[in-house]
Amino acid sequence: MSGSMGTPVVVERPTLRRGRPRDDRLDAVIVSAAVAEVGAKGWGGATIDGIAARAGVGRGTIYRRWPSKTDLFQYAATAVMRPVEASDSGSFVEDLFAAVLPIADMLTRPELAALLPSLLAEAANDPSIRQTLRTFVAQSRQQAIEAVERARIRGDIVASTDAETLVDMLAGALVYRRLLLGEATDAAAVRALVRQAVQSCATPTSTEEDS
Amino acid sequence: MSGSMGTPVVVERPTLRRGRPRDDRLDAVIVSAAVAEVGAKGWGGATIDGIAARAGVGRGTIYRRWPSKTDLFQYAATAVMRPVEASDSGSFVEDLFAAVLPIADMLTRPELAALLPSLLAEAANDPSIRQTLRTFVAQSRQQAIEAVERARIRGDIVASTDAETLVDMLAGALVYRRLLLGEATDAAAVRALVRQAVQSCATPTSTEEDS
Amino acid sequence: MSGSMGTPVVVERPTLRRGRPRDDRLDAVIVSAAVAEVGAKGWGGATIDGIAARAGVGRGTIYRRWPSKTDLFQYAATAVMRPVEASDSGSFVEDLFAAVLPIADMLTRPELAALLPSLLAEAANDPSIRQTLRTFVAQSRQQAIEAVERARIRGDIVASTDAETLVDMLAGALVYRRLLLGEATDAAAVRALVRQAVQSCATPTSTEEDS
Amino acid sequence: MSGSMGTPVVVERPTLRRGRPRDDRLDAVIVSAAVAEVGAKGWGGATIDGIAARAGVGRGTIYRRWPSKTDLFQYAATAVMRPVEASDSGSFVEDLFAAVLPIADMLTRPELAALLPSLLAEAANDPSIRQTLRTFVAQSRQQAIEAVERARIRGDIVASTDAETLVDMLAGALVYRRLLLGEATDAAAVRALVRQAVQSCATPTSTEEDS
DNA sequence: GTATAAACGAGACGGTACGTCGGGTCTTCAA
DNA sequence: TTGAAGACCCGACGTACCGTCTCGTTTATAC
Repeated sequence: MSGSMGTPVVVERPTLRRGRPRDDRLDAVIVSAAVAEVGAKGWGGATIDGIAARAGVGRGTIYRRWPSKTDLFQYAATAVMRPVEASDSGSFVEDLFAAVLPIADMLTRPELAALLPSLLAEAANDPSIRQTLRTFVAQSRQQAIEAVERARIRGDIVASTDAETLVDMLAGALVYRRLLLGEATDAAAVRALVRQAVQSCATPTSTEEDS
Repeated sequence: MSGSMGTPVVVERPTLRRGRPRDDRLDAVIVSAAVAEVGAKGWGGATIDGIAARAGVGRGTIYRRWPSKTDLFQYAATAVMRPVEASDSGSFVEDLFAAVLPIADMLTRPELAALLPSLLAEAANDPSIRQTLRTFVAQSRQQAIEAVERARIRGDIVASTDAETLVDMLAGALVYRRLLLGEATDAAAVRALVRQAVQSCATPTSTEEDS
Repeated sequence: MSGSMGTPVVVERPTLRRGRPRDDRLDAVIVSAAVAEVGAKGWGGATIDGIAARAGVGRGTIYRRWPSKTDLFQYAATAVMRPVEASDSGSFVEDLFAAVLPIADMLTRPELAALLPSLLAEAANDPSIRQTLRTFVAQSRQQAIEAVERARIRGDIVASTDAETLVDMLAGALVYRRLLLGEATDAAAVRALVRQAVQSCATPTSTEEDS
Repeated sequence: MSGSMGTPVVVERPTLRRGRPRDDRLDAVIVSAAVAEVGAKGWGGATIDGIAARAGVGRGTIYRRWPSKTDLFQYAATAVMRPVEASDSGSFVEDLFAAVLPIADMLTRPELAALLPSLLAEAANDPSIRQTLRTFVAQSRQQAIEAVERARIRGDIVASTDAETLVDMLAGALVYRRLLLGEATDAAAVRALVRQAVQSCATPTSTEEDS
């Protein structure tokens, strides 16, 4: 049911190869076909046959790479999720913005936007997918939380601020708009969101200094 | 693929009834069996046979009411979503709390928590389910937004506050925790969340008055 | 699975009746609808709903009279099978003709021609239907056999004649033509058949006397 | 509803084969499982699942070969019907015996004896099955008719003999005993039957020569 | 008359088989 | 050995039918 996340190809193979070599370009072709198929029909509606046809590939070629539909799904989701990189510019608002913007970007990119609902649904019942998702989310969330913590240490925000709550509100607003309202949030809107959020923890003197 | 949401029974029937009347109690029995089955196995893993067995009912009895698995799902989801009632206590924090708490409650109740991920996944590809979901979300959201607007009119919060953003952050934090982090938010945590959120729009004099 | 053959209505009812009396005309209506339905679609293809619709009757009205589809079938078959009456004219050929002609008639009448194949098929697996069929066939066959035996006693035919074989050939030819060749045999052809058959047992002097 | 009778596999396939070839041994396994199932429960009582289980095969493997239960039935019936080979020994009685015995054999073999009633019932409503059956019967019948005609040309039998009638009586007796009386006719009984039948057309001189 | 009780048309109900389709495995040929 | 094709086993889907069970309505007889 699972697969080792992060490894490009799930099934390990020996370096010494005999016979026809595997065509590595097919990996990407299959994954993007899978993403397209799932985007069009949902993971439930998507079929391996459909993905294979879309990729111009035989069913066996898919199963040779991923043991099951779920594994392919999991791998495809992993492929489109890229971890948020740490940003430490010294400016609280900028750091927070830098941590949150990639989330908004991912939610806007059509591949992940197409996969995310199915990914969440599968995660609810598949521990492996859940683990993958949780790990990724925790990493991204941690970047933002640390930015908040640094700001608190610097005294840029009030000490009573709960970093986790602040981050959950920011990331949550993006997810909520995407999943529940069906709306994307562009960079400008993200900036507005961050600005309003930081007011909840701004020190009296800091409220006017940043734009 | 769909059916008219909100109607108790999807298939419309004439008021003049001939023959044995449909046993309306079975509707609830089937829906709760469906919710239980989906909770246990996910919507993908749930089977009509399993639901029928759980409900002590024949498969035909289910298909007589809902033309397909998807329709039953849609109806079951609707059945567990209860609209948020307006609250106008005069206290901004209380009104906001009253508007947000039901969302947290729903996300905590096991039935909806089990259905929601699948519901979102289906909504992504089924316009009818999407419409149903959007309508419900918009209603709940509107209650909270209006509470914020009333507060602004009363001068309880700064005029520059964007009500939608505030509400999205609150609701979003709950959804984010539930779906992405897998955490429930209890009443106390909701209160803490609201308290921190209102600081982002508090007037200078209001920051100390409530604890 | 069975029912008491020969009784017009299978389920016995007390003479003292209260409530609305059963409408006896419906028996015939239903049976003829059943015959029509079976003729059109075969017993396997026929449905109780179809018969009920054809008869302008509710399904319960049928099941009140016959406990199952098989019982209705069995009853309908019985209704169209009328026993061959004995004939003892003193002429061997005439008696044989009188015994065989009704068989040809039945095989020609559309009702039985429609039911017979299904009847045989059901008889193969339903002991009750088999019993009904065998009894009727044995009775008809016995009439012909006795005509042959009387002729032997009178010395009209050679003593070595096997009556059963002779009768089986006659009746068999009719059945074979009907079931296997799809041909009906009219009265003239029956007469020709009998004439050829009696030659197999004719005494040397008897061959020319009958026309 | 039909398929081309006589072809081993109903669905035609191209000579250029790609992919895993169909396992031709399964055809026979399935057919014999079907015959066994039908023999045990009748065609109406037999189920595809039962046949599949008996054959140790998936349902799809059956449907890949025959589009419907009826088609499998038709094919199975064809498979057990083997045409009668011509016999021209010079002896009228022997030729006739040789032509009729295979019919008795088929009616005795349990496979066909089990299938025949259902086959006749289906033939009544399915033109394709009817055609198949009629063709086979006509072939067998023709062998016997030609034997009679040869005898007439040789002068072994009286010129007035109607070959068709004679054959219908012989074959009919066998069918009648099997279907209506439920009795098998063994080789000795067939010989007795033929002997009695030929007396109906024997020339005066020939009556004593054969025993 | 009026009450009783069964028959009737209609259709819901629990089952079960049908025929379809998809998942995941295995087996052929060609590259 | 890879890859395309497709057969294979399994099992769920949605349909249709069987035989049973209510409903509301009609229609006889009993009181």
